[in-house]
Amino acid sequence: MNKTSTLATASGGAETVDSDQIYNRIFDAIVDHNLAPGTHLKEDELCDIFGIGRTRMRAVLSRLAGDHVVTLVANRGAFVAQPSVEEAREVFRARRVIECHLAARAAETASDTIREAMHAHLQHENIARAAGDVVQVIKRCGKYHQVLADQADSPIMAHFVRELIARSSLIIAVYEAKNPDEAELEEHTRLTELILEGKGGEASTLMDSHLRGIESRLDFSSKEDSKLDLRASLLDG
Amino acid sequence: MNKTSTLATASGGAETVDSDQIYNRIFDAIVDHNLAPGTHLKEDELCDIFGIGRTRMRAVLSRLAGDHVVTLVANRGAFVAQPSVEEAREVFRARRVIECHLAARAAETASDTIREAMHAHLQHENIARAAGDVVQVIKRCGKYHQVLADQADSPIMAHFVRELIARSSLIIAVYEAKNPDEAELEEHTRLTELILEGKGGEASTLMDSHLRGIESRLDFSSKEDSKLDLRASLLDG
DNA sequence: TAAAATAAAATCGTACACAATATTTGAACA
DNA sequence: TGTTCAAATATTGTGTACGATTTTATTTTA
Repeated sequence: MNKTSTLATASGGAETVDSDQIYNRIFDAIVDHNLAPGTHLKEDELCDIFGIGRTRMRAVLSRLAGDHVVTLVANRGAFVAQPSVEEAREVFRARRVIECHLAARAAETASDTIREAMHAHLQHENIARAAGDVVQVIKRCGKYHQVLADQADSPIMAHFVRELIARSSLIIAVYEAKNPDEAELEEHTRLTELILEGKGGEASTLMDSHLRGIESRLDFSSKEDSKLDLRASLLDG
Repeated sequence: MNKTSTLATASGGAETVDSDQIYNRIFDAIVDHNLAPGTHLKEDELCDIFGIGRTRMRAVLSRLAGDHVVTLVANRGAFVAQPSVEEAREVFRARRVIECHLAARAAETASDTIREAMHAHLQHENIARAAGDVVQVIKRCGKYHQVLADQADSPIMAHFVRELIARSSLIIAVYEAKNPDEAELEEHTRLTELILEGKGGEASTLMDSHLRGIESRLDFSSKEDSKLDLRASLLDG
């Protein structure tokens, strides 16, 4: 029963709540853009939602802060991170270094396991696309990079990539100017082919340009602060 | 006064104790081999030593666990990590990818700032060597990699490297078979030259072989477990 | 004596109380 | 109306208490 606690729920039964689950819920909510950058994550509020004490919620928030998806401000609490422009560039630089290597490495291996995992994911992407669910398509495109990283048999670097992808998601939430076009989404298919054909060098090159493409869609022309965003939002609404 | 608390000390005055300082103390103690892998870090004991409550000490230990230098075991507490063989290979693989890139990048920049930082550190290494302080020499050689990473103007990757170096230190504590020879220590000097001469490719290559050299000094021929180490220690003593 | 069962001590997991700090409210005043 | 200050409220920071679990010590039993 470690990391869990029991409590009575509305459904009447006793239920165990796992800290890891709560961590993942919040992490996913941030990555999936269900929690906007800058959102104040109040401890009491979250405790009510998940039915745990402040001690454990605090541990979860610290862990999220360690992932750099949450920022802890002294005496003010936890906020969904708002990456700076410098941080954004750095994140993509790191992604290029690590993910290009992992793409090449995956190509060197090119096992059946990889083939299966990649095809399964691409199918997943295509289902969402066929259904015309734009939000799901974008979510799953983000996940492609994680699936690829997980297949490169380098858990430590895959873990780094996980954090970098999450931070990228925040960067996109803050700075994205335009949606990806059809061609960019096709790159995942092409990249998968190269990897499965064992063409490591080409896969690495494509990964590099793919990541640069994502970065180039961002608009860093600072609108000063989120204050202007607020004004824009209010005028539009 | 955030993250700090006041308490009366033996010296009579009130003193502020910073959580970050405590974190760094323990981190450094582990990296410097003052705390052996597997050591049980008991909360109460540490609380007494540093004069803080269990809540804050727990947060520090969680942070160290996030760095993978400490392992948290449910209901048993925190232990200095004992990297597995697979983890060891993974750590060095990741180091090669990231540090080779950073070496090349530092060479591309090759600014005066870099020149100064690197020379200052090498001098530091040499002072220890001249004094015949073997322990200090090895510590400072470990630090060379951090100094280099910090000069490559990529804070995120430098942060990754910091964790990887710390884990390497634990790996060395567990698996090192023989001390580095003079030639290996000289590689830092050579690497510095290549970087300052702007020879990124060569610097990257040397970094790769340098890291492979360190890894090759390790002995992974598993002596089953630390039980045998214990027996050996007791028979020797 | 050795193994098993039991009791005692040590240690961790979590909630909570209270202190410290930040934010909001609202009254007083120009 | 707008500004300043103070009280009230909200929120985070940290120590501590108590229950749960593990480890160690002791006793029992074959």
